[in-house]
Amino acid sequence: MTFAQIQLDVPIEGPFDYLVGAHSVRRGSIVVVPFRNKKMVGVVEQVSFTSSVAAHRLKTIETVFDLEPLSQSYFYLSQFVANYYRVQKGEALFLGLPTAVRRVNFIDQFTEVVFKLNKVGVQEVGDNLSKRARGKNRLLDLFKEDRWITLPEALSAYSLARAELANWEKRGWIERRVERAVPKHDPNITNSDGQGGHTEVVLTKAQNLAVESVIAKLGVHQTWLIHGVTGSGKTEVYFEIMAETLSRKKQVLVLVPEINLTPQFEYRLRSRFPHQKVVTLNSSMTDRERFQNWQMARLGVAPIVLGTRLAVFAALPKLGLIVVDEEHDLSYKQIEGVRYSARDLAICVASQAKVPIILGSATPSLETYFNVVESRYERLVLSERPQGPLPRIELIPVDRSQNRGISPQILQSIRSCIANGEQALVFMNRRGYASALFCSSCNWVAMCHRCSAKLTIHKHTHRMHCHYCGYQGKLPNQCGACGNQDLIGLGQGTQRIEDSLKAEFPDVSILRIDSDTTKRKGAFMEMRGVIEKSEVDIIVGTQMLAKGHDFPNLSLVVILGSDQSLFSSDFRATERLYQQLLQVSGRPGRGATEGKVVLQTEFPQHPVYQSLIHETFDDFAQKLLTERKEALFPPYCFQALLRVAAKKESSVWSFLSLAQTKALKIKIAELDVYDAVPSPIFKMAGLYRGQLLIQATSRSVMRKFLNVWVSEVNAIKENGVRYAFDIDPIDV
DNA sequence: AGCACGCCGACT
DNA sequence: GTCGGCGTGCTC
Repeated sequence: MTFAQIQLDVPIEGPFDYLVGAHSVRRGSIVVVPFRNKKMVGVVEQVSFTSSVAAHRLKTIETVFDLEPLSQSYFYLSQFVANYYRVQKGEALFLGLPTAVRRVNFIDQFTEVVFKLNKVGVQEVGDNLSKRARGKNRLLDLFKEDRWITLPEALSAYSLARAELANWEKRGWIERRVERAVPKHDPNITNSDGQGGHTEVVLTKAQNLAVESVIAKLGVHQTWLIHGVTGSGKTEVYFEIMAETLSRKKQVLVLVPEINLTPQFEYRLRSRFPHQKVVTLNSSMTDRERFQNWQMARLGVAPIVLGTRLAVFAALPKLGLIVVDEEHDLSYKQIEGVRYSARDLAICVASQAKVPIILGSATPSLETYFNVVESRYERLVLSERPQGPLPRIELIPVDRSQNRGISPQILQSIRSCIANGEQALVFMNRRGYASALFCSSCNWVAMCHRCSAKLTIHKHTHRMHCHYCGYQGKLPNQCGACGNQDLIGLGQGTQRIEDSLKAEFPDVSILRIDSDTTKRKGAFMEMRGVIEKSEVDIIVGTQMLAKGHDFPNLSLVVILGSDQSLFSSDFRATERLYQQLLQVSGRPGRGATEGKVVLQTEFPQHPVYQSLIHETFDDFAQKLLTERKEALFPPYCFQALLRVAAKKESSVWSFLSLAQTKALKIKIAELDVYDAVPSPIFKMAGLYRGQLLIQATSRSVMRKFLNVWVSEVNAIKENGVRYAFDIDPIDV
């Protein structure tokens, strides 16, 4: 008797034993099994000849997917995720699988219509074809092979096959059938879908040094930080190292943070490597596309795999190099479900595969910077900027009463920028029109009913939006408390900035780019094109524009509303603000024009702004590290957060207080258990949320603690409570 | 997690 | 009488 130990995507401890039956399975096979009263997809973890479960309780595997089994390195990564992020092994195993594979009806997703001539057809088609109709005759020849022909096959024989087949079908000469088959990948595929050839670029001395350093150690694991100021040509360095890796017949995994940046990076990659298959993995593609690309990545068919954080799970069999671009970017951290950091997992993958990993950034995260200081990572600095020095940020002081809009001095700068035929970019890190609707007589503020958050005013559509739960409602014309009709929109949003700029510059074309205007698929790409073609003069946008985009005609960047980050309770707020401002300051003056960056602030003396102007990144990072060391914050400690949510507020607190009591009983030195506190947005989408922070001086202390605590928390019985552990949280 | 089972309150 | 609330327990 053969048994299979199978992991399922459930948050309870697996594996579950099944009878193999007449199937042929091995470790890594993906199967469908009955579980409780429904069917589920499972991953075979082990095949054995004994089972500890009583025979009468065992069920039998229903189907086995026609798929190559998951690799050993995929199992390794899943095990790491389960251990480190404290989730069940089954959940971790399914985390990296494309949705197509997680469906019980897997095979039904791969249907193909196939055609065959019937007996009548075999005679009739030939008789009815003129010899001069070459295409149709090629099609007929194909059908004489007496097998089922797919539409793509028919089309490659004759480009108008679609119409001709319809014609044959109408006359009753042909049969059609729907065939189900998982697409197979030829391991020898060579695909040249690149556009244009690679134009030689001359590297700077620093670039060359970086390339040579990494290439010299291509066969060993090492984490490199390529710390290059914006515009110093980090990408060229990646490309040279990739070229060498590819020439050794190894695969390269490239991670990028934002979906918006993927197409741009993909284009550059394809142009640089026109004869290498570049495969992308991101969440915006269709299930089928993602499945096929995942297959090409994990079967070693695609030499280059480019993707967002989920691509880290692709388990490339011939991995030779990993590149994590913009490693400081927060979108590498998954903030729902299993809260993993793709950057950290990428390092885990690289170390397991014994290959180098390159983290690239102009503004490295403090964690990475610290690892450089501690000599765990090696830093390669690119400080030269071919197009001249980075523009200095100019502070424009305003007092509180003036800080309602854009200062006259900045308006003047915009005016002269446009007069020169150049573009201006205005950053405002808040979308909508105003951040709150306020009653001037009773101080009432419009709040979301489901969240403890103010509603944002979207004046153009006459609506109020909750940016946390997505609630939308009509804009009231009177106060919800006292009936007063004098309601004021407080605070600035991108829409309001757009409006005041329109009033100030009536004849100028203004484009607003935020998640409201780019919701439609492809909208962002179109807008980027419009900017590149200089069809707009002023661009108003949120931070989504700050990253990696090169606009050649952009000469002025205006930063508004950054002051609100200065007094955040989040200890990482200043690090982020500094990073964002430095990223933004790299935007203008990328083409021929010289760049200028102005920042409107009520607090020009604030240390963050002063550092930005008078110090280097290293000065700032060192200073931050000192502060963090004194306060014992990351990277000088390791954090774990227990996040709890429930409909009943009291459930949140009783769960957390039990969890805290249990934590305090675990006597482990060098570990701090904090008090339960409400989450920054206490109520969200109708759920009350609270959290409990644990801090440890080392990873091993944290690991020992969690080994005990997690199972104790899992044993807490409190109805209606959802909870999750967030290891290395980025928002505490 | 889901989902069935089961035990008490307000309706045709 | 029964529809449905959510507490409890189980999944190979």
